[in-house]
Amino acid sequence: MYIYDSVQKKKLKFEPILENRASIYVCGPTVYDDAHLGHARSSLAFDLLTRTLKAKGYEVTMCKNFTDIDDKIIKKVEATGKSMEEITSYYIERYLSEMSALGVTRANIEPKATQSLQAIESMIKKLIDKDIAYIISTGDVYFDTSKDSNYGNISHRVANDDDSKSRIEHTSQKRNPKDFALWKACKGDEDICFDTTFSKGRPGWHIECSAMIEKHFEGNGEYSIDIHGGGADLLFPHHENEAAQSRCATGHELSKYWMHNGFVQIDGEKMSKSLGNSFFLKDALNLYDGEVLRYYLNSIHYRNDFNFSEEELQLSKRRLDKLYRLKKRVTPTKASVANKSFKKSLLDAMSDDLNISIALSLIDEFIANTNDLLDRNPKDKALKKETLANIEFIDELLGFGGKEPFSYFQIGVNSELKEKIEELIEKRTEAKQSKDFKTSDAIRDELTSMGISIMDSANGTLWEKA
RNA sequence: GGAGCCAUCGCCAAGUUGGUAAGGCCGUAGAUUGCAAAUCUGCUAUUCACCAGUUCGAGUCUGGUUGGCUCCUCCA
Repeated sequence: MYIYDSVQKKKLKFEPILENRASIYVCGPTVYDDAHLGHARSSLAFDLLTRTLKAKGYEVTMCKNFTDIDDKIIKKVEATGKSMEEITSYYIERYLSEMSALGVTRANIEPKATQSLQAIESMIKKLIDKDIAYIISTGDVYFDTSKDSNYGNISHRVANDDDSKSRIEHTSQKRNPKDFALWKACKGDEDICFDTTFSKGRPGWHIECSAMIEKHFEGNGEYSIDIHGGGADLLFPHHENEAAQSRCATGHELSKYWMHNGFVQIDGEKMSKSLGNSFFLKDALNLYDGEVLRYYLNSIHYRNDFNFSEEELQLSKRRLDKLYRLKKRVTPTKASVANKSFKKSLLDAMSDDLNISIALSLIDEFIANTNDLLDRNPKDKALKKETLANIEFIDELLGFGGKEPFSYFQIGVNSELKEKIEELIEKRTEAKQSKDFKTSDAIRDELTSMGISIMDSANGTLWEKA
């Protein structure tokens, strides 16, 4: 298994800190709003990583957090009058159900910031005791970046970086411009805050991830976890700061490997809430099947930026359709054992830093080859059984192809419409048998206008929703 | 102002350590079909933004130019 490490900027052989195990931490969402396609992409990318590692025999522990204390959440509390708990639990539930619609495997550990306050407090205390963190008059606690000689190693930002043009806040009491808040003291009585030995307040954004990792992973004394993941925009300052805090508090490095996924773009620009060009996942799931979205969003390499377009999504669906058409051809049958060399080549592709393009091209090849063989020998039972097993392996590794094939092509068709379609097809078959092609073609046109395409096969007429 | 990423067929997109351009969509010719659809087969980049260099040999390395994106503010 090779993965691209965004700190060393090259592909590295994956050698976990504990044999045959992989510990992964991925930065999850701040739960103050609905998830957009960017969240989906990140989830999907690391889901692919998890599935690949599992298929290769690693015991994977995946941790994904929920940031449930944050300025934006507090603003939402003020704006809606709802409690923080009400807001965050609503969005957490939505997030989980939308990700599940995309076929994302649930993380083993899903910690929330509000449940990790003890770990956060003790880590901050450790840093204060070591004089690496300092308290200013307001009660805010800052991390002194000058105390960490390795600060900048993650993002490769040098210490004498020109900060004059940057938009880092220049608080007078900060020792260095790059120092960041570990703890934000509350300002008024009505603020949402938690009591600690240093001040009443709430944690900064970066510390929670570090604290959660220390809380949930043991590491090996050299690193806490194997892989730390997240969106490319988190590399700096978030991951740089996480690494610094953990390094200084624990005396060892946070993560052995760092992986970052590319963005989802709309018209060549990053999708983000501040730009107002977000495509919310709930809207996308209203228009398209989760599996189709998954296939599309995972169809290019996770590190590349992804330019989202609905036309491309439709084209992508056609590619997935082919897999399901093949599955239709081998249904019903019982799966035997997946073809060894097919399995190996798929795994090899994914083992190379999740080379999904190669994996998908192997699948296309498999589909064409199998269709060809079935054309020549439609009754090859062994082939059908193996084909189904291969498709099951694809589903296990890549997370698509697992549906019952007939229902896949009938998504969005209610039973009433279905009855009508089948009635029309029956009439058409009768007309065809009496060679009344005028009538049969008219019925086919009617079905086409309903968005239904039909295909005559040896086993009768099959239909699909376009 | 600083830091970084990217640029491959009409479109999407692979391309470890340099060795002579995967795959998909679209298009097209054919097989099959009453005609279609589905399926299969063939064809579809002497060329990898541009310029120069290193090399027997570069999409792959080096330098420069142009264009696009991202980070330095919350962000997946």
